Amino acid sequence: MSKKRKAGKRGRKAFSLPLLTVDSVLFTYHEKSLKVLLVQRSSEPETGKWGLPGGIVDIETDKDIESTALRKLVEKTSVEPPFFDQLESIGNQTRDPRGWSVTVVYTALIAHQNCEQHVSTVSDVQWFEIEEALKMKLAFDHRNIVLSARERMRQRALYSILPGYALAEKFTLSELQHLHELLIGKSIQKRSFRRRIEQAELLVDTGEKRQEGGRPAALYRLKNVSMTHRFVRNLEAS
Amino acid sequence: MSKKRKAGKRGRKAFSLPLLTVDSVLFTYHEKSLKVLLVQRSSEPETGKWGLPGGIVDIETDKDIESTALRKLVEKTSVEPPFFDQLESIGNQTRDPRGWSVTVVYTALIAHQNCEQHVSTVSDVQWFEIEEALKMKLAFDHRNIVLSARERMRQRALYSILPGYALAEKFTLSELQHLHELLIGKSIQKRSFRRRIEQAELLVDTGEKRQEGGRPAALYRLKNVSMTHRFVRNLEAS
DNA sequence: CCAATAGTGTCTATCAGACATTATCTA
DNA sequence: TAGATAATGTCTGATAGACACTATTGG
Repeated sequence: MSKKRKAGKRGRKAFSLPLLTVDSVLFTYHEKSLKVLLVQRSSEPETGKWGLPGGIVDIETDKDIESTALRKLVEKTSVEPPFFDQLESIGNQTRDPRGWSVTVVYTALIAHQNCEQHVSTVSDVQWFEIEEALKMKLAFDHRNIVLSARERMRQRALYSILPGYALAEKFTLSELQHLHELLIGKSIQKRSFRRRIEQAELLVDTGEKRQEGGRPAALYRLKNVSMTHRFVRNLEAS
Repeated sequence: MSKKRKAGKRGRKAFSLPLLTVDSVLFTYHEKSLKVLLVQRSSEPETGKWGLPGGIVDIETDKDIESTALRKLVEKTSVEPPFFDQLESIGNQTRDPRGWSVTVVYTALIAHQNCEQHVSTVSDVQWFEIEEALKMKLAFDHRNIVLSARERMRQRALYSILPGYALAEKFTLSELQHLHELLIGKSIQKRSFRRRIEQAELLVDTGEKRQEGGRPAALYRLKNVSMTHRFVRNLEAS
């Protein structure tokens, strides 16, 4: 049971510790497609490959792992995402060529326009359409991480309107529905989608309209409850 | 961006690394109550306090963090739980007096009888009724972790029969329902509970009966699909 | 007028809640 | 017989699916 750890005040030396990193899967919706933010690695290992924004926890300056992940994300986009939460942690001997390493992964959502100004000015940070990203040879096990994050978002699209945080502050119901359809992977009945949102009172009608080829669409804003609301009954998965 | 990390082959020295531990919240159902396994700490820090079974990742022998958590759990109970999955990770400067530390937390379920033989022989490992455990002064931030794990199980009780893994191999529907009621915190309509389980074909009727004061109850066994099945419609939360 | 997009009316099917009723055991 | 626990019958209400319909814009 207590075989090794004798260590006093700072027993770090008794054990060889794994490398600890954080990674974030930041999604957005833009031009009718779901995109994920990737960063081209400039340092060892896996130099040159595209991977998730993240990095090593700095215990001198970071107060917790969430701060680390946010800090790394802000370095790449210059803004804090309105939605950000922990997905999973992956730790093993083989995922990093440097040896045993653990990464704590976060999922985040942001409006495309809210970080495009910064992203578009640098060449090593870029949005990729999700299917395209999954076809790439990503660094480390980042492809699997993106898959997990998408699956989590897919589930959420079935029982919440959390994906709305990937849209601009004001958005149309058609935009929100299409994003859900992308995540779920099938079309949704317009009536069902709108009915449940209206009944749960999750959105605020801004009164404004936006036109795009047909009848102008009402613009809505997320209420704060949208972050936590779960419908009792899900949309059908398949 | 890439300010520090210069490190070569084994760049561990460039950064001061946080302590990495795992902890498990193991639940069971026994004598009509929900119990959690706690361990009395025999080593520094927090010696003497009760806390979650867990420990430091040993990168020499563990192939991944899940193995570490399972290994630690088996050390305390001598058996592997039939359900085991990751809950969350917590990492900050203040949770451990030794300094910056990260713990990867798992939730597990096991039948009480399947580990009672070992648990009852040692004095530093013990089942506590959950409410009682939450009133205790647990080590580190373990009380908060138990709260998170319970909340996760509560959600699962609403949309699955996963809690069934905390029961013996053969169990009655009344037992399963009562466990769900403990998790959800309110009573469930018997008809609703049974109907949905029957329709989804999640259980196997063993043909055996068990009697306890009234009409004998049929004994069921979990099908493997019970691990992953999610009802489209949840039970009502409140 | 037509094309395109937004939004509504309304019927049906499913399934959880509620609660009464029947079934099977012991004492 | 009564008491206890298990199991079922059946009605109601809520809500998602399906799909036709109306509404509002531009050309």
